[in-house]
Amino acid sequence: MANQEDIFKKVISHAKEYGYVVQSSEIYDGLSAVYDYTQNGAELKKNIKEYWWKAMVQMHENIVGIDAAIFMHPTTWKASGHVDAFNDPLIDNKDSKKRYRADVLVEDYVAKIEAKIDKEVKKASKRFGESFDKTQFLTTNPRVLGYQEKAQNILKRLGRSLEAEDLVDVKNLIEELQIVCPISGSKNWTDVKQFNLMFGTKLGASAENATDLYLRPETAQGIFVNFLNVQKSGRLKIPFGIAQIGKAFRNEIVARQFIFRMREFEQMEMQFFIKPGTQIEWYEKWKELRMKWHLSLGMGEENYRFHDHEKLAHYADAASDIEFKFPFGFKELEGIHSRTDFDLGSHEKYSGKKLQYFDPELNQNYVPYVVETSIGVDRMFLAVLSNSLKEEELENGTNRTVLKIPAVLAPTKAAVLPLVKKDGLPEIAHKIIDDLKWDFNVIYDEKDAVGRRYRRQDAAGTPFCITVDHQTLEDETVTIRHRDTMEQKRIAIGAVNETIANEVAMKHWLKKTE
RNA sequence: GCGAAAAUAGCUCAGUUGGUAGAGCGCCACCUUGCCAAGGUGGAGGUCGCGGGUUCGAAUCCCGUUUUUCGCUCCA
Repeated sequence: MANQEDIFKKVISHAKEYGYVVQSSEIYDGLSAVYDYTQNGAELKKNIKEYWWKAMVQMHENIVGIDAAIFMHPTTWKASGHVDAFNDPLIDNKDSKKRYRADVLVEDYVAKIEAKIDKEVKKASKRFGESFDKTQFLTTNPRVLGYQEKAQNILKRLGRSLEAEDLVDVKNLIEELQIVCPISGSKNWTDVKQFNLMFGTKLGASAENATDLYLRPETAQGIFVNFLNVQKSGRLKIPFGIAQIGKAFRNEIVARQFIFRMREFEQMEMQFFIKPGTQIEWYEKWKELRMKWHLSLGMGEENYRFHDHEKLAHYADAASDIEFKFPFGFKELEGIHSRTDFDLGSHEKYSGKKLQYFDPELNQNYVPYVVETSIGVDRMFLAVLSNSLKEEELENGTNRTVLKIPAVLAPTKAAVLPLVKKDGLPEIAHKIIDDLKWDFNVIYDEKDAVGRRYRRQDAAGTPFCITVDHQTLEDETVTIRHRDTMEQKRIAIGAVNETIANEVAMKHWLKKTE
């Protein structure tokens, strides 16, 4: 475990040293759980997004992409369930240091009362045998009636207090009921605190006319509210998908582990609209397709696994994560969720607008079901970066640090190096760059011995080094060196562009996803 | 949010009982070499995370604070 911790630390410092990721506002001591992508990181991130977009939008006739605003109408978040689900009243037990949802504690207490009722029913049923009338027992037995009344009163009061955001009363309720911590058994509670996981802001410059808004906590709703716009204008027929890449914001209580859990993050999502009843079929299909996409990058099959959810979110009837083996263990990288008609149905209710599809085959209208694939760009970035960083011991006993980023995603595709900075070699190198720069990010380097320059490019993740030497002057050939194998081949200058393209073009990688 | 550990140059770190900072690598210039790092000379770069306090004197001791990592917790 200590070893894994070390690896993670190395990834973080390598990311900083080689221009990938730094802490945001570092000169002001940084901002907790906010990071900036620097020159190489910005390129890698852009390439990841492009690789996803091409695989999802460009490769699928029936999937289109949109770019919705981060600001959305406040009612959106009532319809989506975020206003309720993202506002948790939390309470800590001071002895066990455990944190609980205050409403859940009370509900658990009520569940215990209900268990007592069940016990009474069982006892009575045993005693009376066949003549036992359960309904009558429940409505007449004084002990049971007492339990029922107590349970109802508690729930009523809890509901009222939560509605009125009277957190003091929630605490009072917990104290009056003498609820104890399941771990420590103590009643030593903190006050109930409200946590809102959504960032609030205001729309409108003048204070009195401003509207309260949230920064979106997920990008999916931008797709749902535009469902009809896109379907109609694109003349799309079910099944079809709408994809989107964009930022989302969550005020996490604990945001940690570098860029794994940030307060500002980016998602790549696709909502696939289908006929009700076909969701399991599509859910399985998308699980398979999305896994293929991951595996196409060649980062090791053993580093991925599915994790099926047993406890489902309020909108889902099936959910699974693709987990990746990060330096701190297997963690969620992507989610595939069968969201049913929850979202569209809920937006229908709140907006009063019909969000239905006329199916010509069935000759009827319905609210489509949805299967969602949702991947965190930043998590994907971390997966690529942490999986790529390798320390290798070479045959000659020296070590090299190499960032084996899949070539298709690498920020810089090639470095062009004159063997020496004289005899006209730099000029030839610059000419080669002038040709390559139209197609790839390439850089020039003439400082230090060429072996050292190779190592520098290895550490930065550049998959190819093109070296111009004295033979180039005679026959217009150069050497091309591969980052991962360190092997070199001599090729004609005219063949450089195509040689690199064969290895880095999205086309060649995306074929593996078919 | 609780608990633990940490913060000194771009990176990794050292800094002995408190006496106003060093190394390696990296970076820049020049010379030399030239196909898998670590040749020579010269140079830049740090008010030791930040703010207080104790002291003649604080990187070092005390308090607070910020940030990071780990555990718990939370997680659509």
